[in-house]
Order: sequence, then structure tokens, then C-alpha cells
Amino acid sequence: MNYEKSIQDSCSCTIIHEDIINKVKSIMPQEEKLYDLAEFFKVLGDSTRIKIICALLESEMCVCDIAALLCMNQSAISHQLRILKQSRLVKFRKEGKVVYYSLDDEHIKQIFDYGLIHIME
Amino acid sequence: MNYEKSIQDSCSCTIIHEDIINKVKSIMPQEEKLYDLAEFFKVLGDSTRIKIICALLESEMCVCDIAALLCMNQSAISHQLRILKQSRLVKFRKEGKVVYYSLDDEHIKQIFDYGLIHIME
DNA sequence: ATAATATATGAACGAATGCGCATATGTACA
DNA sequence: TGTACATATGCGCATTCGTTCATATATTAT
Repeated sequence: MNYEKSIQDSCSCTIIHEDIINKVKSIMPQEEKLYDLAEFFKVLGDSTRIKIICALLESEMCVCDIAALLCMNQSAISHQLRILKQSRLVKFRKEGKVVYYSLDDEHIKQIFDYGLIHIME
Repeated sequence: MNYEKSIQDSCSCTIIHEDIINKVKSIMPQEEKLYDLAEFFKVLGDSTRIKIICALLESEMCVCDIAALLCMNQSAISHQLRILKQSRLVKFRKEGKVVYYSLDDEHIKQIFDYGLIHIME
């Protein structure tokens, strides 16, 4: 039983091109980094959050205004803002009772635009 | 009962800054486009798919090789490749029994890099 | 035609996710 | 101090998602 076979057993798959696998394996970033990257895109992968980000690209807004703009429950917006906050995509400032949210990532606009380019093609 | 109040009723939220809402509303892309954008990022928002894309950034690969590289079931890889195919992120060519997948979007690399910049900060 | 093998796919199941409800927290003002 | 209001949050529910298993499809070789 050779090396390929033993990997086949653990991965239930035959290796056809070991050279390619080794080459690719050598350039793959650390597992954890790719996991974080997926987590980042997951945050962008919800239409409510995308709408919030899109709105904040134009202007800072308070929670109530975002809820009114999107015709959604204040609670739902708060929940999503928490997720955006946790992934450091938005920041906030308090003014009395009112909390104003704004974008906290200068690259969001570009990522947004590349995404739009993709869906247009 | 004024205009703000009536929106408050349907969205269960008071409008504080009507001017901002109107300004933002005027520049928001169509709902459908934002939905598609979220769908696009949702596809990138899974670590298996991110790993596949990352591997294909380096070289085209067949299904078995991807499964072996990621130490995952061939079926799981096939399912994820279908999703990547549907969103036109990968393309494939057949060579006998073997199906080779490769990237089908020239902007993926840049989106990837911007994502990495974000998680590094 | 039959066997072997690479890939695709439907069903099922557990896990994760988004939202609404109820309520808590914090702030302003009477 | 009490009321009003903006926001945050725990819980529960419905839905979606990722994976595995079993099996189907397709291609090659015997």
C-alpha cells in the first residue's frame, strides 16, 4: 500500500495528481486565516446587513432611521448591527439616547464594487 | 397623524431624521441587486468554499484532488463545487472521467486580498 | 456486456442563522 | 422620582445550510 492509498483511506478519495496537491498545499494560507476570511464574507452574505452597509456608505445613521429605511423591526436591526460591530465593519457614537452608526472599514466600498462587477457579468 | 407616524406604525419605529432617510433612499441600488450581492458574498462565506477557491487560485484541480487536499468527502466537495459553479465562480472541463475545475472570475483574487486586509487589521 | 472508477445528486439530519417578542438598560426631561 | 423613548439582548421558532450516506450517471478498459 503506497502513500496515495493511505491518504485515500482517510479522505475516502483517490489522489490522481500528487504533484499538484503538494504544490497547492505549499501555498495555502494557514487554516485559521481562511476560516476568518470565510467568517468575514459570511457577515457580508446577508441582505439585511448588505443594505445597512450600503446605507452607511452614504451617511451615518441611527438605529431607528435604519429600521425605518429598511422597513424592519428595530430589534432585527440591532441584532445585525451587533454582528457588524463584532466584525469591526461599523463603529458607533452615542448622542444622548441616540446611537449613530457609521462604517469602520475603508475597503468595504471596493469589496462592494468588485462584488457588483461580478454579479453584473 | 403625520407622515413619520404612519411609517412608524408599519415599521414599528420612529423616524428621527427624515432628510437622511430620504437622501439615503435615493442612492440605494435596487433591492434585487443588493440581494444578489448578498448571495454572492454568502457563497464566499463558507470555509470549505474559500479553501477550494484558494486552491484554484494556484492551479486547476480535479474533484478527487481537492477532496484529498482538504481531507474531505468527495461528495461534500462536489456539492460545494456545484454552488461555486452556479454562482459562476468556477468553470470546469472534462477529460474522460476526470473533471477539472478552475476559477471563472478574474476579480476573485482582489476580493480575496481586500478580505485578507480587513481581517489583518 | 461487465467491472472499475470519477463525479453528481437526492434524502436526511444536525447545526447555525435571522427575526420577532418580551424585556432590560440607559438617557433625558418633567 | 417617574415617565418616555432609543437601543440592546435573551429566548424561541422557523428556515437555511453543510455534510454524510446511498445511489445514479458517465466514461474507460477488459
